[in-house]
Amino acid sequence: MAKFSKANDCHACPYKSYSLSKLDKSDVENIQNNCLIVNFKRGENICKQGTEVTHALYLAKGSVKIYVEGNSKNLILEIINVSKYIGLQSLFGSKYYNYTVSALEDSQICMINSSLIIELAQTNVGYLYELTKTISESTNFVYKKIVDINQKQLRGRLADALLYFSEEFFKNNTFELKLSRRELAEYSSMSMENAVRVLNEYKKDGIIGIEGKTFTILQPEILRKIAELG
Amino acid sequence: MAKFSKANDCHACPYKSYSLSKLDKSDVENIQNNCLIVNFKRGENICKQGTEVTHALYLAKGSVKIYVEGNSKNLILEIINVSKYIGLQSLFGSKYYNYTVSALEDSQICMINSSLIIELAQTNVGYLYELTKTISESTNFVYKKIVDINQKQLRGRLADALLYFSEEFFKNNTFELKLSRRELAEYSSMSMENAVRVLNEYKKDGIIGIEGKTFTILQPEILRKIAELG
DNA sequence: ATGAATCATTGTTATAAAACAATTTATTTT
DNA sequence: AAAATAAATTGTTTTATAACAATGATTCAT
Repeated sequence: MAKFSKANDCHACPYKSYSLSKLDKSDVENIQNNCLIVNFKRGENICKQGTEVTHALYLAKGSVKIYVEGNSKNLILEIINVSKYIGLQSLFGSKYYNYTVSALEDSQICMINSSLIIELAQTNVGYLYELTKTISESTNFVYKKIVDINQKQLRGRLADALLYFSEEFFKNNTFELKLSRRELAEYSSMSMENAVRVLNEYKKDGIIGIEGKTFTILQPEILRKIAELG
Repeated sequence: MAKFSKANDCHACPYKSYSLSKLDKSDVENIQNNCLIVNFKRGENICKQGTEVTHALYLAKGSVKIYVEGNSKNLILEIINVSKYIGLQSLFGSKYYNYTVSALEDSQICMINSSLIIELAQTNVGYLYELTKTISESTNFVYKKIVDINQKQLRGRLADALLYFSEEFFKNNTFELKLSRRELAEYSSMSMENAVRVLNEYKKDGIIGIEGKTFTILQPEILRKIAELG
């Protein structure tokens, strides 16, 4: 299992959440004293669909995938990078996780007792407001996702994914994706074989460049057209 | 366009939101004075995907559908009944609606300036906490939805929908659905023809009874098995 | 270092579900 | 009440995409 340690100085942490600035010094110390920093290797589960929600999860280092497990196939809903809470809606809306989170690379998670976060949220409106904004954004993200995978077919979905990574996630035409082909397929809701096929189609057509896990968007306008038309 | 009137006594309203109990009397009066009650007929749009979020929407009477519009087909995400806020995540997470809401029957919506609700949320932690719970529940609902429509096929999806209506929404074996066949199809993410086909299949097999828009779940265990197996 | 295991790739086949078509039944509208 | 429009139904065809299969390339563990 993963190595863990106690938090020592949240205030000085370069990866700390902006929401902490809305709390009193003593509240931050309270979080610090009730925070466990846990290290996860690529592939390890951080929380598991169906289990009880006991901690707030804050991603301090690395990146993770949030996915829902079906009978046979998974669907990756969101990739998350450093300095973000993961799945806050589970703290306020339900007793059990309805998704699994696992590490895409070696990652560090701050685990804080959920009861403490709820208590702080119920007494610090500025703090809760920040958390609520995060939850709302994540809800909006899933709404977009549900449209993409429902209304578009293969090529459009994959184009959507590539554009999202380049324009919103990495904000760069060239990016090194932490996902395997199977994971990229699970992100775009298709079989791994078809993900590979369409990727190589785009490569052959000079729309993207592929070098292992490094992708380059060569013709974003064409990709955008494909994404629009579905 | 829809008829509208001013709110006159939110405090005495039998359909009022529980969250109002977390506000001071003066704040409730403030809402009341800034609240427009608008009547919508079946089919009328209450808010439209792509437009700016200017009001909080509270469903005081009737029922509505929340759906996302694609190029050719729509997907209904959620059906909402009286005494609930609609799409709160849009107040805190984004400037534009990423879904459309329209009335399933003649309905009454309280429209409150979004800036007022945000102001109250930023100063009343108990109130915001209630709103946050609602947003979180709706996020969890969409998570479940995205799994259903992704992992299951026709029969499983429709079984899911029927079970949800009978067990969670109407809490009754017999219920009169406000949805047309096309809308039921859009709720279960399939073509209208296939929705009809599968419904009649279930009827022929004695799993459900259909009388126009009135459905009766005759063999919930079998339906549940179908929903589980996909 | 070497075998095991997973990943990536390409071609082929099978199938679930949409699209199309045509008819019947309800609902509006004038 | 009649005409017009939309909804529901059933059968047939087409198609997008998963599933299967077979091979080569990487990565991983011992």
